[in-house]
Amino acid sequence: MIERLNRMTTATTIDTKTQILDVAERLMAEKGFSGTTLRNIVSEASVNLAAVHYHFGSKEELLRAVIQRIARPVVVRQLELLQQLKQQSNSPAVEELLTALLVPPFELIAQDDNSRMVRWQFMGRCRAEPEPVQSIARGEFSASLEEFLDALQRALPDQSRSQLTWKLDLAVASLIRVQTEAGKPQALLRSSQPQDIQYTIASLVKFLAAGMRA
Amino acid sequence: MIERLNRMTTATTIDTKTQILDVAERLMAEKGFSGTTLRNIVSEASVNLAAVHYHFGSKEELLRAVIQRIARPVVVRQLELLQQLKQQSNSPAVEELLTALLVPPFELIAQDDNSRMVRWQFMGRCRAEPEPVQSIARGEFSASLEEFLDALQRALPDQSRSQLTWKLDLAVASLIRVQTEAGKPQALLRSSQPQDIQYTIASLVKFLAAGMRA
DNA sequence: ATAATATTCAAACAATCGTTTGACAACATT
DNA sequence: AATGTTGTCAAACGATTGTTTGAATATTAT
Repeated sequence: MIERLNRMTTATTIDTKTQILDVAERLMAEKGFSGTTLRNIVSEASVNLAAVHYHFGSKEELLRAVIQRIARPVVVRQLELLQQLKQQSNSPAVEELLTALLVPPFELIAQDDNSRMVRWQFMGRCRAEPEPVQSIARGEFSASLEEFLDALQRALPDQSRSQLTWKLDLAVASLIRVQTEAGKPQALLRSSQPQDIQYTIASLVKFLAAGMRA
Repeated sequence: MIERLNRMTTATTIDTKTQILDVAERLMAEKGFSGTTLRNIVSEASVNLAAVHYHFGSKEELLRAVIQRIARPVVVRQLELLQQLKQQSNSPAVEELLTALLVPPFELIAQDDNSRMVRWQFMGRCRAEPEPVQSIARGEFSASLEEFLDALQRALPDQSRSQLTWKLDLAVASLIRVQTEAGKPQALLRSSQPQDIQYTIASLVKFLAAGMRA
């Protein structure tokens, strides 16, 4: 089965599988899961219709693949940053924890330049979409949330576990709202330039940290 | 045209139009706009398929009717409460403003008992759905936001207009997140009982007000 | 080169979509 | 009672949906 040693045949031609993933991510970000048809995807991706079922099995499993490709590096990076904080101090401050939570999603935009805001819009949409989208997304993204909740509990021992749970949930909701609105005229984040991103993260952390302590 | 003097033929039989609106609201809350079919609606509503186009014209205009039925009383009530605050003081506090913003959506659950959480789920979904849902919902709901923004500016003169804009946007995002998660095990709002609702509003106001001032 | 595997392709599958039609029944007005 | 409006109904419209098939083509291994 060889397991794909060479992903590209040339420098410009992209894997069929990757091509499908890219287009599917963009279209589902724009028009939602049930609003995106397989024929829409294969048309813009310039691949055959049957290629979707050959590589992914079904529309739903294509969705899962798209979500996983986005979520996994984010979650890994979040846990990395959290681990770094724990090594520096056995009880990191709220601001530090929130920063470790927020930075990885925003790093997506720096590394992946051409698909810019699309990926965020997709992540935001996933949280509000009907089943099965919501369950899949929650399952892929929430791997790090439990650990952040534990760390938050140590930083804010006076607050109950259930309080911190919904506050962390609102923090993620705010993050996603900023992402989905990114680029629009009145949004907090208007460009993908590093200084804008840093300012956005700092503002968001300040806003959320105050609410967390309240 | 008579303009509907008697909405119901008996005490138990509901208007066909209302019946369609009720079922459409529930199904679109569960499965989204493009995930809900007209045949799904008319089946559960026990009305004929053609009745939808007779009463509403198209699927999209049915959606608009559903959104309007929810949004209008909420917006009216928000502006009412805001007006009351302005009469008491020429510069109401942040907490008072946020309360006036949040209370009307939560009042929906008290008056409309049988559809309970469904209406909230629908409102939350509207904000993340693809076009044309998002535009319609924004147009119907945002009528009160400009006025709240002005009042917030007076309460927090040190903050820039653009700051307050995205903070108010995050406040609404948090409200909607609480609504869509309502009833779930770890949610902030777990029941529709008055004291739970009051506690939820108070917690949310405290959380958001701190972030607003930060 | 030959065999074996991996991938692409056009075409069709049954099912379902939003919408339209025209006949029929219920109702109000004259 | 006759007329005109309003609402309901079954049936069909063409278009599109996700999925499957089997043959043709590339790619890799022997």
